Amino acid sequence: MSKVPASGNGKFSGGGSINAVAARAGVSIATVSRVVNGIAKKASPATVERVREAIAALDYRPTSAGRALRQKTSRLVAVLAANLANPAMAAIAASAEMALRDHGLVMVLCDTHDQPELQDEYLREMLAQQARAIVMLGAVDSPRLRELQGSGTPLVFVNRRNPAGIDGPFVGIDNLRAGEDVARWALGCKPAGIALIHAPLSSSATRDRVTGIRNAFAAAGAPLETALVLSPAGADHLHIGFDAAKKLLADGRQPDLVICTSDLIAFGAARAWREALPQQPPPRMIGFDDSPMNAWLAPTLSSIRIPYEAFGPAIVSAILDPESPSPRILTHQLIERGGAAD
Amino acid sequence: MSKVPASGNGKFSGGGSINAVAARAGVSIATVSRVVNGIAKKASPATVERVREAIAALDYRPTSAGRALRQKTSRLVAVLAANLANPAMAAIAASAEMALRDHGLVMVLCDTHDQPELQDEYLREMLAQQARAIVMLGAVDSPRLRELQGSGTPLVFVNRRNPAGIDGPFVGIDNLRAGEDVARWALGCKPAGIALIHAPLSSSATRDRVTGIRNAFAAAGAPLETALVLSPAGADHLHIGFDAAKKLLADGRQPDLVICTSDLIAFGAARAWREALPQQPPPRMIGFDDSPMNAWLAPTLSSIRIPYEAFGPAIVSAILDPESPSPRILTHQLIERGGAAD
DNA sequence: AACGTTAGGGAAAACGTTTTCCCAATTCGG
DNA sequence: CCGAATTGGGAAAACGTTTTCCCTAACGTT
Repeated sequence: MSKVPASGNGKFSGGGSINAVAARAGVSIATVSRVVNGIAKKASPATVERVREAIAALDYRPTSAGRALRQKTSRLVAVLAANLANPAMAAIAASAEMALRDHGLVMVLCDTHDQPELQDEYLREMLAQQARAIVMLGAVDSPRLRELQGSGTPLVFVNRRNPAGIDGPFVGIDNLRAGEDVARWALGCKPAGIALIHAPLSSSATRDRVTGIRNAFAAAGAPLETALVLSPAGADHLHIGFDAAKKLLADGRQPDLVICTSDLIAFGAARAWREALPQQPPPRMIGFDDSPMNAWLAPTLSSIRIPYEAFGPAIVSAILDPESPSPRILTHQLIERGGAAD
Repeated sequence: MSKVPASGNGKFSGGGSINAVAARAGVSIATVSRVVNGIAKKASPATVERVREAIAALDYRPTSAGRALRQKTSRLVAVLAANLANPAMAAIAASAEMALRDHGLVMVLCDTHDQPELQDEYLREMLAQQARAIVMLGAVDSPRLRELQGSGTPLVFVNRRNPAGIDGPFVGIDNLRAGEDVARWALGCKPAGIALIHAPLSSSATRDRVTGIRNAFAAAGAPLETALVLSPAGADHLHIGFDAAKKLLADGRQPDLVICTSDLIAFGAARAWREALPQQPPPRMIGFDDSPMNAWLAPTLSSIRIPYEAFGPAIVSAILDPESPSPRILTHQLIERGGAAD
């Protein structure tokens, strides 16, 4: 049964450790490869067993460069995040990582800092790496992103839809509905004055949230003050919130409820309030994302919770079988916190 | 001058896009490779120019699989972080990423969740990827980590020293001194009662911090209550702090100053206090790390600031020239916040 | 004029896989 | 019992680089 392959060719274990495995199992490297890749119907159970044993004994794992070269695609999946300092993004990334790992894929996480040039640089590099797919966790418009459409590489947009016109697969919550939910909740609080602080409308997430909020206010015939300070481009949401709130206060407006289109904006606004009026309780606030830290650090901030844990599987499904009908629009939940307490 | 190479061999631009570049520039692929890699003294200025032009025109970038295969090492640098949800770790990772990029390296960020098995799994994968180096951003002891010593792959420990005995290059602050600084500051506050909440001593960072604190208290002849609740292994620092503070309160102890060995612990403790005694102001607190969010979200928490931005360059230097005397022990700074205010 | 040196650059091997093609042996259908 | 189909598995090509080895031409030195 165990017909040892030629192997008399002199150098049987040359270089590639797959050779060592093949030699030990008494088979050809082709067979080892097939066993590793689970190509059924090409090896008898006995052979598979011998190869498995050899693999285990030699602690063999195929070198990725070899496979990538041959298959013209690697097991790397690039995740380009707009801002890793945002705990919500970090949470999504963590979820994606686990889900990818479960499918034998490796996440490469990059921080584009919301800058088109940096994003392009990473896109380039990831193409050179023959990434299996690219996940844009908060994309910004950039030349290379547009080129990427149509190239074979699967492209998934998370949180923000494709900033270039053509839209690809999207994973995220229904921001329009979330906006409406927030607005309804705010109106339900019967506040004396409501202000809205939002980020630049360049991202679809912010745009949809704002639209949802406006729609609901319009439907209720309620007034809504908007504060948008044009912070320097690429500014942090923390600073956007801070600057906007400062302006609000400088204008003498004192809403008792503030809607922010992201938690980070709310944090910034809260700080502005704290610094301007240390003794007075800050207005009630609500944000979006409900980053995992909120429960610990922001006990008075209500928020729209996005289901982090669900992002990973959704992203993987979007990559692996783009046609699958599995849900990519995840359901959010309004988390109400800290009535008027401390 | 422009002696076109053979090229009459039929298929001049077969496959590798380097072939296309070579064809366009009228040189061999060897020359293209040399130009790309900046091998001086091997191509005339004119040739270099032609090749450059071709590269630009064709938007060529060498496929990493090819290089990795040939060179037996990739441009990937693995960063294995213990917990990405910790904004301080995320900040260090971001800093590392930028520094690596500046040197043509690509960061692969993984979250080990402080679990030895997961850490080993990633180590394995990264070896298969022929990572240029491995950065342990909070390592935990694991079998494969030990094996890795001595394998050629450079290994750098950040924040926590090598949990296995043999210690390799380390980047981080002087935790012993930081602990002493914190203790001295605490004593300087002249509080009525001081409590210490710390994480399990399995990490060198925590160990050193606690030792520093104890040393300083002993030197001052001051008493120090310690609260360590054995939270489930692998528990989040948030929960460790929460549980410990709960226990402290349950025991009827009410220190007016609490030292925590990490900010996350402090967040957890603060929550416990808030929930137990909503009307009463919480004790003064000090932590370690001063995650970037603190300035926004924890205006009353003093902390030891670690210089995130400095980590990236230090890590890169540790990888690229291990012998260089550039500083790997970075200087921390005590940030005092929110006297007894709000 | 002869000779060593150097600069410029090409041909080809090597890297570790996967996959196509092929072949031998066995099983199956009649 | 013969031909057809199937199963198990090997040989070798291909993937895109880098790098070694080699060669030629030009140059400088006596």
